[in-house]
Amino acid sequence: MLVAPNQSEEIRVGVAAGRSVGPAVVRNRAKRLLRAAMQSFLPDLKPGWDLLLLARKPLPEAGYWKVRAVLEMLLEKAHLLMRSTNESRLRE
RNA sequence: CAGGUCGGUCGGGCGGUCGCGGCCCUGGUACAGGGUCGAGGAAAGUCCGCGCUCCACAGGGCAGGGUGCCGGGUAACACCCGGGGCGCCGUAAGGUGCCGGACAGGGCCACAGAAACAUACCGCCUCGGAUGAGGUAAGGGUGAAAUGGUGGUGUAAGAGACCACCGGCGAGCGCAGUAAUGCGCCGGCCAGGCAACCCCCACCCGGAGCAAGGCCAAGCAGGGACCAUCCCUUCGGGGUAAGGGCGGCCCGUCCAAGGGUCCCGGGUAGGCCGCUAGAGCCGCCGGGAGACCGGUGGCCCAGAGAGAUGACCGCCCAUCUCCUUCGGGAGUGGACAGAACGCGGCUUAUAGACCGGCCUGGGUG
RNA sequence: CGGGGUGUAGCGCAGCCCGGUAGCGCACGUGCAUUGGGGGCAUGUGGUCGGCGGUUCAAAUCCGCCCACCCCGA
Repeated sequence: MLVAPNQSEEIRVGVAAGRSVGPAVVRNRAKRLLRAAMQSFLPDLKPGWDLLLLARKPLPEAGYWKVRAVLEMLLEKAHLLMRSTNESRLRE
């Protein structure tokens, strides 16, 4: 994941998968997985940042929940999550 | 029941919730809502064969390439079906490989061996004192390959020289079969191998590919070379011709107007069509040994642009791993892969499941 | 999507058309020479010929099928 400030009140997320990930169908699936995982975090993110998610080779084998967990870890490391709402969601 | 073998089918199912792409409708336009459809048996490799489009109307010859037992199927094939011969594996069902021509010609056959396609090293026999000369191919030896095997007759020694049986060979005759071929008779002992080396024979193939090709819009700047004819004329005629269509060459043929061809330079990187209703799929009936063919009823089944078909939850089926008190329990959660003119094949990848035919072994009646 | 090419020693390449011996350069080992190094000379090591089948007595070479890499085409 690459992160950069964008001087606005919006969050923008890009997804990419290079040729090393696999053939076209596998690359598409990797991108869909990242988008789907990102979807669930969108309401809890701090505004004003651009994110770029890069798929690496073993990603399509991981499955949805694993990708989600790793993504959560990355977002926390970047201090982009708004704690309170996140915790409330976990309690649910 | 167990093991094997051949052929065929499927390759997750149901329900719910979020998504993605094409088309249609509505609002209305950088969007939203509704409806509907949305990967495969290999979509793959691009190894063959067709359709389609352009190149001239697809012509002739050469070169080049392909196929190669026989008959059939097909739009066509190197594919499929049925049959034949020879070899190998298997108890069997069955599997698997090969198949025009080596008296049309050329070439090659390393090493070894006397000799590799026409011969005689050792040996055997005869003549002879010996060198040697002649006869011979049974035995030895070399090799991937050296004039068939066994027994006999015969002989100086031997040999298909002759005889019996077997093996192979024959473009000889008869019968059966559409044919490959099979069976019988007869003949004579007949000289290797490689044509996935050139070649010969028969048959087939023009070249390119949807970035084919057609239409529209936008944009730009021109320059150079060659040909476009020239020559002779006794006015009948005769001679000469660049370039391109024609993506190997030749012939033949076409282009010739104020035009053609080539080179350099400049501009564009947009849209529409082609683009999916077809050698189509499913069912039934009929023909056929089968591949397949004919008839009939129903169905419409992705089509975009650097390119969409997935995720989550619950239940079920199958897989794999572990535990087991053999009842089951826990986890895992599916193989190979994925359209971009379209078809028919071949080849390659593929966890597993199901159905049917046949063979072998065991048990029971 | 279509068309074409290459694969041989650690590296770069011959050999393949026309079948029998796999060779060249660099690199590497040893020795000579030098006070020592480089260079030189001599000598040596090293290759499933991309993989699997087939033809042949015999395959890097001929014929199929796969694999990997590279190039070209509006």
